[in-house]
Amino acid sequence: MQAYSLGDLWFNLDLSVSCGQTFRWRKYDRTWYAPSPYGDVAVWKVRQTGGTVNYEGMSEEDLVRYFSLDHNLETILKSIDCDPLIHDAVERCRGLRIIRQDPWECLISYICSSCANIPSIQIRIEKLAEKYGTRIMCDGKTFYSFPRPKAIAAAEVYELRSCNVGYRDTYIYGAAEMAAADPNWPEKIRAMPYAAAQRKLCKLNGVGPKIADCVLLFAFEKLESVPVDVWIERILRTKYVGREKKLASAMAGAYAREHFGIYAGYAQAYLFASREIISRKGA
DNA sequence: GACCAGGCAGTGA
DNA sequence: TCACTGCATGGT
Repeated sequence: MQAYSLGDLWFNLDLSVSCGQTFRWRKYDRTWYAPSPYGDVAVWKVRQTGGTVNYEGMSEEDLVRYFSLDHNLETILKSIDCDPLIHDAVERCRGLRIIRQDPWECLISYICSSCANIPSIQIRIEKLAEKYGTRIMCDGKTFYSFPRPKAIAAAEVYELRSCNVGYRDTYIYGAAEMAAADPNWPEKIRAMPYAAAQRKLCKLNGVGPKIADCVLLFAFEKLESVPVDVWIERILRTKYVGREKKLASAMAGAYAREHFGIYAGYAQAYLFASREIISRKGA
């Protein structure tokens, strides 16, 4: 494995790959494995020992890009650290970085995420990859690349059901048709400001504000994007806004951007990673 | 078996 | 704009 020295960069590999922003990493011994998220048929291996990251199957450029090692995390965390609750989350999760995912994989992953817990999401994505991806062996272990849009668009909608995706089958199929017909869709989204990009993604059937925000944050580096799921809504409502009635998604996101600033998406990631501890402290 | 989970679309008021 | 409902599935 090759070595990358972090120097004084804050980075927590374990937390970054296991906090629920991405779904395909598996840990064997002390090494994390994932099929390459950037479309090639390869397996990435990454291990962190203190200030050194060892990697294999990927380039140093991939490593820096994927794990956003070029983000100035110190500046970002100082910027969002504006109240006791987020301060605790920052202290607890320091080194968590928002990963730069592949837009297509990220879109399908979060379409699979609706009304599900993280293990269920992982099962669906693995089944889709097993059925429509390419098999890759690495260190005696079997992986499957994430299926390309054409592979899913060429399937019949009902076939997707065997991947346990349930009612999301038509949503996945529709997204695959869009991506297969317009391979440049990520560049178009990337070029848009946040609000316009969110509106554009929400035109896809099965994609609402929450899923659009996840894709914008985790694949398009729109760091002001705040995905409001049941956990974040609960935290914002009970710990910040202080009201009984459920917060509308748009209101919750706007509140978070107002409170945490331009890196509100990072604040969301740190609060989400701390969600169970925050919830245990009582409403 | 009930309840909940990184939601969304459709409907009706 | 808001409240409500149905939608598949897996974990607790």
